[in-house]
Amino acid sequence: MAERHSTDANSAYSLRKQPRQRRSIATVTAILDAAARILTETGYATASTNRIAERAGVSIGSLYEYFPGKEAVFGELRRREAQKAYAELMTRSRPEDPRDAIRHLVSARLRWMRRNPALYAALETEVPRHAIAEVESEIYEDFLAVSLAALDAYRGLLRPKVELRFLAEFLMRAVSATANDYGLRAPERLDDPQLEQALIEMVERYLLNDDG
Amino acid sequence: MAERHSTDANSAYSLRKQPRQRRSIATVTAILDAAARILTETGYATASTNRIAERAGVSIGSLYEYFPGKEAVFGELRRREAQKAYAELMTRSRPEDPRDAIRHLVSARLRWMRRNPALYAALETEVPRHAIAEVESEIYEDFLAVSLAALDAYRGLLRPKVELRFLAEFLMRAVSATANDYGLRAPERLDDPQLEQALIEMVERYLLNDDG
DNA sequence: CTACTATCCGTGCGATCGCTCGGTTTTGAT
DNA sequence: ATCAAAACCGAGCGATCGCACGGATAGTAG
Repeated sequence: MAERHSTDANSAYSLRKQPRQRRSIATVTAILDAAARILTETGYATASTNRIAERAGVSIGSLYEYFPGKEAVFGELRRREAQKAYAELMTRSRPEDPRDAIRHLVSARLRWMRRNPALYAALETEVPRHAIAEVESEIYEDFLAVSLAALDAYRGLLRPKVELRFLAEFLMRAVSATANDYGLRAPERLDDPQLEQALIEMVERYLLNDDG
Repeated sequence: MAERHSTDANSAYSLRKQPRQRRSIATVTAILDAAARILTETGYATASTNRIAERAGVSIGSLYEYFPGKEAVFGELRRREAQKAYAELMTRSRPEDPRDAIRHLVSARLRWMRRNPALYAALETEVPRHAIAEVESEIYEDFLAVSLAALDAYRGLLRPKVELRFLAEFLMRAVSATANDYGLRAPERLDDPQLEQALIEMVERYLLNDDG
């Protein structure tokens, strides 16, 4: 992931203090796990701080030691999931062929959504926007940079006569939003190879010239 | 819109009873307007039934005369917005050229999102899914039918060798989800003509052969 | 061991929530 | 003018919410 962003930790959506000992690190992850499970099982409306703490096996007091409020729990959950996705994306090296690069990026996005569609759908569609907007804009820049770098590497081969930055954002949003939509409203179709093939073809044919 | 769906009105997300007099019709729409305004201004979490009734200028008792519960208010709001969108889409006749048809459908989707991005974004991302899932599946079939009919009309010209039904769903979701994503996270870009152009080109090049 | 800090605990407060209910007012048909 | 149906009203109930706080416990450094 890119270097730490300059936003200080005093936000209403970050950790109140860093857990230092093994015990407290386990407490924080137990809280986040419980929050994720309640969110996917019965929805944000039922995810009260009391219930989260109970499900995590810690007291409500401990929850507020580390989180300044309810929404911070989900902000941090979103942050960690995005970091994991970014880390996984970065483990693979960029291919030589632009078609392979497209396939690689689209495939990674779908694979990530398949990992836990219910969780990502719920994060996208039930958690109040302002609780995760800050996190999303942090993460957004990192993923946009990846998209932009990929386009720039093959810039001579691109068909559309548009600013690279617009192109990078457009394709990132289109692919990501489509993956989200299938994950949210038709999760069983995520496994259909036709879907991955269609997304890849759509990006390829939009982006590249017809020759070869 | 297609004929009334068979689901009876006894759902937890429909109206409890139909308003009959002018007065009560105005009451119901005032409630829905207030709900929409609170939702876009301060979010679902602040949209309590008491606040909605107060903002609508009616008593809390009146709200529960017509809505079986809080979520039904947002279910009905979603239903009416979708019906308006569908009605607007249907006012225009289908063009002869497939490229014009694509342009027409994509353009209509973006135009609709531009109408009130904050509202649609909030409906998509803060209202509990089960409150609008039922409505969405009602509406989904209608829009899918439009997409399918458009593809079927030009079926001989289509490049991808895939079931028409898959294709119709895929393109509908891709276009719609992308429009939603821009409306939600970058609403100011909705007015960029590059966006509309890119979406149209992407669908065209995926769908049609390269010749002329 | 001592002193200090980090961590954990859970009672319970004040606020607000969704919603019910019994009663009043308005409307439209006769 | 009469009256039943339709619409409206708002005090308030039981439940739950987010969260503060004061004290108990476990880990760490010297």
